[in-house]
Amino acid sequence: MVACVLVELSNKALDKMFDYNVPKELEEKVKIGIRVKVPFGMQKLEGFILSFKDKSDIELRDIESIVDNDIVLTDDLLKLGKIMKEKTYSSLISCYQTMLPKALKASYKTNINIKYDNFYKLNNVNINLTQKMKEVVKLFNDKELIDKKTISNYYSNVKKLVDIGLLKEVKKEHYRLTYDKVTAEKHKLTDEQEKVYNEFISTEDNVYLLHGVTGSGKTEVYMEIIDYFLKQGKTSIMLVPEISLTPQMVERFTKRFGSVVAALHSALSEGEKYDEWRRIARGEAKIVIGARSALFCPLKNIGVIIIDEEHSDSYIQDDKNPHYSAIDMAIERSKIVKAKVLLGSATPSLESYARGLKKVYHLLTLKNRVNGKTLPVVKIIDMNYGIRTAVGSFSRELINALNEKLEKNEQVILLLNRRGYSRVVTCKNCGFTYKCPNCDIALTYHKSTNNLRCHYCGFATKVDNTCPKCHENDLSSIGVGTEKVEEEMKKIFPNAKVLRMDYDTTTKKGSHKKMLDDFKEHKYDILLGTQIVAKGLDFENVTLVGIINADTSLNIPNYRSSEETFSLISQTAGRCGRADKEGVVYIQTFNKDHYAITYSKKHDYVGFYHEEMNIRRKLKYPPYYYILYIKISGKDNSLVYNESLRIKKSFMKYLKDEILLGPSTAGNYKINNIYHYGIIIKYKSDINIKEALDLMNKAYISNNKIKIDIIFNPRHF
DNA sequence: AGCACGCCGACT
DNA sequence: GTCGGCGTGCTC
Repeated sequence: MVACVLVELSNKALDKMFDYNVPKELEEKVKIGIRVKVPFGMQKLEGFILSFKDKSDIELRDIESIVDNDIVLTDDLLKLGKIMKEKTYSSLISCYQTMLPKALKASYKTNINIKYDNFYKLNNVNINLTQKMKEVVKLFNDKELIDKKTISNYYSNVKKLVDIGLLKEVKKEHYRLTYDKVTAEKHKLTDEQEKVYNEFISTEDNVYLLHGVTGSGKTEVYMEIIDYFLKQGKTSIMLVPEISLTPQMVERFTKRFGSVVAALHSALSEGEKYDEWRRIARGEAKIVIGARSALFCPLKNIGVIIIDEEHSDSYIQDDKNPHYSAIDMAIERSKIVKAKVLLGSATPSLESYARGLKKVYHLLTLKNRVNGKTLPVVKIIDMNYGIRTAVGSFSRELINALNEKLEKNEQVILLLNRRGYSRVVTCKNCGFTYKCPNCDIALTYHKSTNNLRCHYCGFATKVDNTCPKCHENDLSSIGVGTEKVEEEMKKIFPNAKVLRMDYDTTTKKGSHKKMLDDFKEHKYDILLGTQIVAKGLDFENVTLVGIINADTSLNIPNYRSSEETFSLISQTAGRCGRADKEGVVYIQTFNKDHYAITYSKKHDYVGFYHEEMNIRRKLKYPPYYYILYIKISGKDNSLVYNESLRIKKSFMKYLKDEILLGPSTAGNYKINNIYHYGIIIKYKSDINIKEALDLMNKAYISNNKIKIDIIFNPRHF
């Protein structure tokens, strides 16, 4: 018996099968999808068995051992990995590796322990039982196993019961996480929700897009659909953008569905993730909620894959190989297992909505908020005038509105739009700016640690007030951070309790949830934060939302900036006026006539969609054209540049109507002493592209001076 | 990714 | 003469 093994080394030249002999004693245990330890040259490696054959022409070495007994990659995941490799031009092993939690990877050196608890099972014995012993027997009426603590409440000497043979000790795996029991009341859908629900379950399409305004109760519809599948004996996966940012969502699901819910998110420890993973693999969990990677959980018998806030960037793995879209992969997985996909958003990506209109996706719509609540009034403050009377970052109008709400004891959310923004230290005298010696980009000032840090490589350096170039004491930080706005607020609203929430304050495990709970309990009046506060939070007492700088996201150098701005404003505005009290939104902007601003004022997604589509068509951007980004990198700057030119030339031969841009350095071209160049190809059909890509891959497969990344439809450059 | 093999420069 | 630099190539 010979096993074909894919070893866990991420190297394109190694992305093929190696054959191993299966020793007699392992023949019973080996299965496809299992991980094994094999000798490989001088080293020992882990790998996956992907197939078997009878014999081999060359002399083989033996599989050394089996790593774990549970099948780690199920049949459909093995198939999905192959599709992922084809679609992303990544190595097969990197695709399989992204499907597994870190704790299961060979490189993860810390041991993850499986925890056991003592449980007891009832035995039949022919002895006279005391009254107290009979009470213990009664406990087993409806249960097979009972834990030690429960028994000892009735009979303190549990060991004696084991000695006389009445009880048998059983070790049972104890999971690190437990969930509350179901406490769900009957949920009543509105007529509009009911219609969407019925249309979803009674039609036979593959992909559905639910466009529902904020507060229209999309989550309620998801839960009914999941319940429907649960009753059919089918399971569900629900992806959310950043699950640790939406603890309320997980809470609602566990309250309704109880212990069949498994949550996979970044706030879990590796041990906790490992436990959840095994619960899923064993079929104990039927509903999986998680971030992007939860798509690859080993759930069997899937009925539906739901992707909430489908426009979110977090569904795209942009920073490392394989560069995949969880939406594309969800559709692929659904085709393999014959499940449905449901995408949901108040502001769908243009790509998805265009497919909805073309009936590639089945479009479903929720136009109204539940209980007839209206969307909040949006007021636009023109900062071209407002700046004259503003105090720091706050216009007069916003200050007045804030004071009014604080007097009424209502709550406020303030969004500081910080994308593409940083606190850069510049000399007012000579213009000197601190830059990273490794990455050649501006360093960002962090007040809490009083140092400058590089956001790319983590380089940090002390800062003092004297300019290292002209020696004047005139360094100042430019740009606004949450810390600075918080300081301003202390002066303008000395009595308000302000909760600051950004990446720096929420990295500690569980701190995010605690902050949101505190805000919900009104321990704070104002929640001030970055993009984090725009995500699906649900607070009844929030009646004012302020967007301090709506323009920042408009100014980022990306064709999606208008879409992102519209989406951000709409999502943030959706955070207020969710209960009885009416909500109002203040948007401070220098671009009051920009269509992303004016359409969001009107809550008009469809209007924005059509206007933005016109621009995309004219400028040949998605969804009219696909984008392929080829990143060429290496340590030798001129070599990387010359190879980039050569690659560009080789592509030109294959292209006709396609557009070829670059090679460009895209700004931050030196990161950690490695130089990067990018080539962008805009195309309508991938037939021509594929041949050129394959040729390029072959040419560079064993070139370790040049690294090539192929990224389809990137969101960031 | 590691590790060996191999072909060149500078040193006790 | 040998030690060691890292460029190249292989691992069932």
